[in-house]
Amino acid sequence: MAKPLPLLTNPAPERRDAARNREALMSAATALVAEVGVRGVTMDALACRAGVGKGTVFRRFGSREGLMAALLNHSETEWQAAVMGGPPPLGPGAPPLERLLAFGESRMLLNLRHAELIEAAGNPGARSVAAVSFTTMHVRYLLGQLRVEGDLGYLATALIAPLEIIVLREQVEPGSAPIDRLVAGWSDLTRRVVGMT
Amino acid sequence: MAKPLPLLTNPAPERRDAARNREALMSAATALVAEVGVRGVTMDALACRAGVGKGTVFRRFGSREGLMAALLNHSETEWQAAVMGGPPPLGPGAPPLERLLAFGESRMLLNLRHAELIEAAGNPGARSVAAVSFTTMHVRYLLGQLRVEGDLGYLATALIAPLEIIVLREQVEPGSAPIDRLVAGWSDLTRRVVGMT
DNA sequence: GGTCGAAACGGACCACAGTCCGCTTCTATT
DNA sequence: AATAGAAGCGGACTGTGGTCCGTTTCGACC
Repeated sequence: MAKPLPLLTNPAPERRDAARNREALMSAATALVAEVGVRGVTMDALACRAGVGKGTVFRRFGSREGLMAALLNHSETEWQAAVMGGPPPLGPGAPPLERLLAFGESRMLLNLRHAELIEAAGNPGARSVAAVSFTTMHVRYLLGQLRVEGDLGYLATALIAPLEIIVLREQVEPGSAPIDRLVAGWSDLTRRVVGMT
Repeated sequence: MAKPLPLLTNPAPERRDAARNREALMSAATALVAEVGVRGVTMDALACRAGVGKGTVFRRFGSREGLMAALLNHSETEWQAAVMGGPPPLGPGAPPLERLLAFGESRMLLNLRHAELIEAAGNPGARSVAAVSFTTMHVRYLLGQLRVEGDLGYLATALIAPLEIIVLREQVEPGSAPIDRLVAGWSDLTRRVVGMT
């Protein structure tokens, strides 16, 4: 009973050396990606660049995929902030259908921009939990605002699916650059699902 | 002019030893997958099991992903035959909407069944070219039969997207087994896109 | 049958992701 | 301030994907 209550001792205060290394690793990783591209980043090089041992890198990120997920997480968070609190039509304030269409275009461009990183981050890990559920929840919410009836969870997933890079790639690669066509196509799809104009 | 016409000497007769090794590799690979699972198959083990050198394995398949793609290709071909010439409603003979709905369910189950293999095969390589374009063409054709108007290529891709494993996984894993719900959801989605009951 | 060029073979070799475990550094307790 | 125990560290080590290149095998043409 001499210990302070568990609730007061926060889960993990994080030691000072650990914090220093974390920061060194993140900035080194960012720099490396900028220099040699996502594919060229090796865990050995990262450890060396950050001035830490390889074991430390794996302690932090668990795996190469975990590292990529951590890098993704940063810009993903910014984007989520823009959706939740940024200016309309992406952020709140615009009519739901406008917000939804803005969401689709924005997400599509974001995924195209981060294509390499997303693929290197793989399926499992921290990414899916955070990113996928957020986008699904948001679209589901907008569908509700639009008084759409049916399995909103499924419809939300179905609308987001064609925005994933794995799907976008096959459309972008061969036919040069019909991004306008993709935006228009998604808009049409969404209107059909929503049920009018 | 002494040579036989090029059209008669087919592009690549394939040497006998090469053919023998190809067969040995394919059956060894199938056996290994059955024994230790997709993840447990290593290229070294495969080479050893088939009684060839490692270089031969890579000559055949190019990479681990290529090997998985080759394994996938087999069942994929069977499935395509069922779609093109099997019994209705998946095969020809049923009304277009019924065929389309049967297609969705069948494709969904196929992707779930081959989940491990598909993921191990990765994005690039022979798989996308064959599988993706076939499914897209087929759906596009059915949409045309249904007199749907708009960018049929995009709509086809959008309908197929939620059937990909990368999307299915997030729906199947957490909520146990609502496969019926997925089938119903896709059916609803399709009816909305097509434009009527 | 003998010869020649090309295709195929195979195992030594390399690079990189990921593990292991002894050592160091921190924080809490007295 | 000293100490004990835990958290963190780091680099040697392992397993596997993938490459390289000298050797073998094939098939076509004399």
